[in-house]
Amino acid sequence: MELFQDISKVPLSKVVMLHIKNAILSGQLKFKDKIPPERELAAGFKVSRNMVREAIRALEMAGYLEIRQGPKGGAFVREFTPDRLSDGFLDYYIAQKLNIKELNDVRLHIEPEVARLAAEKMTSDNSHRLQKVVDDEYMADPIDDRVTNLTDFHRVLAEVSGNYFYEIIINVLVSITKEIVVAGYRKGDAVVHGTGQHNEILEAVLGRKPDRAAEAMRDHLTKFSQGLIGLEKEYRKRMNIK
Amino acid sequence: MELFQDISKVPLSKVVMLHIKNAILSGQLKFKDKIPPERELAAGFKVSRNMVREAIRALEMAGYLEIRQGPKGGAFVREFTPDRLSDGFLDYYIAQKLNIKELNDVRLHIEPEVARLAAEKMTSDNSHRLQKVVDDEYMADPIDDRVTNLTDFHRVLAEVSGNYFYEIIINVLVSITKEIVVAGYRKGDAVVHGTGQHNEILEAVLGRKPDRAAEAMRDHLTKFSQGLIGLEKEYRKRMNIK
DNA sequence: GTTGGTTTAAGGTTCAACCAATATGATGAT
DNA sequence: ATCATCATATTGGTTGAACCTTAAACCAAC
Repeated sequence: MELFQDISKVPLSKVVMLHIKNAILSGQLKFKDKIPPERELAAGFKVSRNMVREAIRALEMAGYLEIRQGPKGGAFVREFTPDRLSDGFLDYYIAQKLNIKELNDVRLHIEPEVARLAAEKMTSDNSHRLQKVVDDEYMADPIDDRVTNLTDFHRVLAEVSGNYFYEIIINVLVSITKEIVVAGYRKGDAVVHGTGQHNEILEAVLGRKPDRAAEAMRDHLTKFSQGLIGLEKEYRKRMNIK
Repeated sequence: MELFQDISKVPLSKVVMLHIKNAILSGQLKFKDKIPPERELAAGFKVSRNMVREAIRALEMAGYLEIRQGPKGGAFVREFTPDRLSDGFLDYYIAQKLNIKELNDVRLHIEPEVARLAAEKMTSDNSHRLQKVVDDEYMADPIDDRVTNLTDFHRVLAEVSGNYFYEIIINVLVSITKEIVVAGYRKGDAVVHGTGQHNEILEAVLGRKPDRAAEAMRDHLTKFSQGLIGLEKEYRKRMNIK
């Protein structure tokens, strides 16, 4: 008989989680808003504090909430930022479901388009930001910050392109690249690419030359993609050893 | 003094979570493997069962684990599939950080390239699968299954392209599209696009004609992207009402 | 040999207590 | 008056123990 079927048991913590997440996605709870204290939520939902905590923890680990202790503490809604989805992809990379060749191919197809869009949409407002990022390339010393500075150019470019999806994708690609570069670095090594290599792209974008911007980006990527493949080998080796 | 600083309190449940996740990503735990029972883990890590549960719950909600109750039950490692990252993106869409215009633009840039790659890599092995997907378009009736069938073509094409990153991205794009189409559907409506619209692409891909495949995909997308913009308006309207 | 109970190994949920961090206001010394 | 210090209240962090629920496996009765 088909009747009386599939009373799927959804765990209470998941129900609570979905309620809270829904409040966030629907805009009832906004950035920086505080959700009620755990004890209150538990009372409200008529579940134990443990269930509430499991729900909140899951949302925290997924990046939706930020938790602070003490009075005036609690769980606060985090901002939606284009980099929040990068960690999931990074996990796929670490688990060897993705390799640098694939990522390079995708970057080579997408980033010239992003550069083109950026050149089309460039405004004087944005130009200062982009210029500043390139200027800052020369600063910053710990390898970590150094690479962040270099990758910021790509991020800001995606932002200027005006397409948030591209912004997310570029963040994903760039964050994996960063992981490889930073983890593969040994003191004294030359960093993957030096300063100044974004100059041509910058010029084309600021000059509102879409085709030239795309072409310059293609050149830039082609130039240092080769080095990444070597770094990946080093990276995988170390990961396996440890 | 800088020494003795930043004992950033990492919650125990997070520590446990990272341990388990690490075991998965590093391959110590593989697909279908079972992690030890909660009580055992608690004893092993010397933490309370609650902390273990928070860790496991978070991993379950993020898609890494599947939990079954009863003897022979427990938490099992889930397969890495290209669709697991789609939910995060969908949340961004629901939260109105992404709109259909942006997604259309990205699809129009990426999918022709995917079709091109598929045409290049096509083997007789894959051809059967792709052919079958197109044949099945005519079947399936609840709107939900129907749309799934139509979107499967795009998924399989991405699979054939041989680039897992594209597979993920296509899954993301297609799953958001599906959400809009299914949620926007009213009985009697014509489905966004009928059957047979993939035929030209299929032909070009099977015939190993990369350029023609890309072109056919571009046509296809252009044709029904307009309809999606209308559906999105409907979708947002309903979401706001509720 | 099918039905229906019993056992048992998991996860699911609750409760109550206590620890830890921190904002704020009270206290008290200068 | 001012500033350091301490007490207190609020909120999350953690523990432990108990009990419920699910479902596989075995067993007994028919």
